[in-house]
Amino acid sequence: MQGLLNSLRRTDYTKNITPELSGEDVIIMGWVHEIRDLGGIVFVLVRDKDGLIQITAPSKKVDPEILEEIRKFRKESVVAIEGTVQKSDKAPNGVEIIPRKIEMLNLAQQPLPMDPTEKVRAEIDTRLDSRFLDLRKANISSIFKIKSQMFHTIRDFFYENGFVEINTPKLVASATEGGTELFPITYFEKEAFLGQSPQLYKQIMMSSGMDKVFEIGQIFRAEEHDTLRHLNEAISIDAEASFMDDVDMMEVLNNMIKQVIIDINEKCSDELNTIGHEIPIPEDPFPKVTYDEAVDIVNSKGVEMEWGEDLSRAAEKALGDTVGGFYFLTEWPSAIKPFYVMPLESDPKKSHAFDLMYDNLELSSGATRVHQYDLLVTQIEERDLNPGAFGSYLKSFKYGMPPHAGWGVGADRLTMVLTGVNNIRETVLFPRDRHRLTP
RNA sequence: GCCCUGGUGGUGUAGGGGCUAUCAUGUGGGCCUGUCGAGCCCGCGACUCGGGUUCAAAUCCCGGCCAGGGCGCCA
Repeated sequence: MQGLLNSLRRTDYTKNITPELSGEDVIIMGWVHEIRDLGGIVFVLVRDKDGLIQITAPSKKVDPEILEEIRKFRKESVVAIEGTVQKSDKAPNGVEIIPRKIEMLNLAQQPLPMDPTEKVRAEIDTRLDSRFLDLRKANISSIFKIKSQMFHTIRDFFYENGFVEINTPKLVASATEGGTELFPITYFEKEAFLGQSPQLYKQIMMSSGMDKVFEIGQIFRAEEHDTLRHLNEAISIDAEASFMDDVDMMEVLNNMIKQVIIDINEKCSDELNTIGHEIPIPEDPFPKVTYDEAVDIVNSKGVEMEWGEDLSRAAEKALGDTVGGFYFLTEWPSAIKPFYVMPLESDPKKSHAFDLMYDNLELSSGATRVHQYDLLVTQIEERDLNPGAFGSYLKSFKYGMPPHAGWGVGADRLTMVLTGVNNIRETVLFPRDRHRLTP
């Protein structure tokens, strides 16, 4: 039986074709990047996943049919080219291919909706409308190769540290957790919502005896925000561990972030180079700044902030300018944190909650959780929520819930830090924001 | 959601009551044997939508939609 490509198979990626292969026969497959027809000689640049190679067709050396085929090329068409590698000082990277056989696999229509060679820069909106073309640019695909390595390292890190990977439902029954707006959906005859966070599920898992769990998954928030750092669908990296507290989990988070940066420097140096970004390996431990200290810093910078308030954008910027890099904000006021956060024994107005910041960007929130049933019910009531709506969650606290702590990291925001982009949409293949639902 | 700014060929732009609507890139055709942002010649292609003002609107006014920036919201 023969497949669509018959016997035609790629022998090499363009990146691996070096002058040392001179004289060898190769088959490459990819996209027509540029065509320069000089009449008696035609140059074509063919691009594949991470490189470019020049195809050189001099009329005296190649079959006239080959030249005829090449003249039918249009930019971004998909082609297969069989030919001989030739070392040449005049070719880019000192190497080119003299074609012997050409297969047009798919002709691209013209004009293109945007220019992947970036002679004319497109705006992000135009780029997202044609994201598949946008991703053909090395500087854009590099962001996602770095993001992929980030997830790879994070999974390795969790597995090496004894965490079990879990998946919790994204279709949830109620909006009772409070806080953010949820997307309502129709679930047969019932009303349901898209999950805003795996928080309650990963806590229930602490009562399962699995000890340490993590989840990497989508979260949905129906807020009408319109900023460079918010999306309505995001990826959250969530971790929860029993018999650990906020201090332990800050250390886990610190170690994980550091390992991600080490690995990306080591394994994604080409991609970092392509996007022109450097991420120095941070010194640890990351500094810890208490909320009390943060209020003083913010006020000393001329930004008004009362104790008990959440950070305004101006406050975040003041802190970022003063502290900078990765740092933890600790001992948040209990009142502005969720019901499941453990208050300080010495001063219940403050809590065992922390945020991880990078400059002025919040990357993560975490805390020691309340594991005592009665205290949890009290804190739910204090926030004017109905404990009755938390039945299946609260149940797991009645029959042996261990002390535990955890955090959630915004994966797309972490990617922003790793790649140095200033718009979170750059870090998501197909972002969902206030206005965009396609592609 | 609020404030500010904007929306002109496929893309990125100039212009700002009466113009044949600028330029680049692209695209179609032609010339050219070492291009590499190739070059040269010829052609193609646009004023966000709906109202209003005016003899006349791409241009001014109002509204919608969309975008950029800032803020808010974001347990």
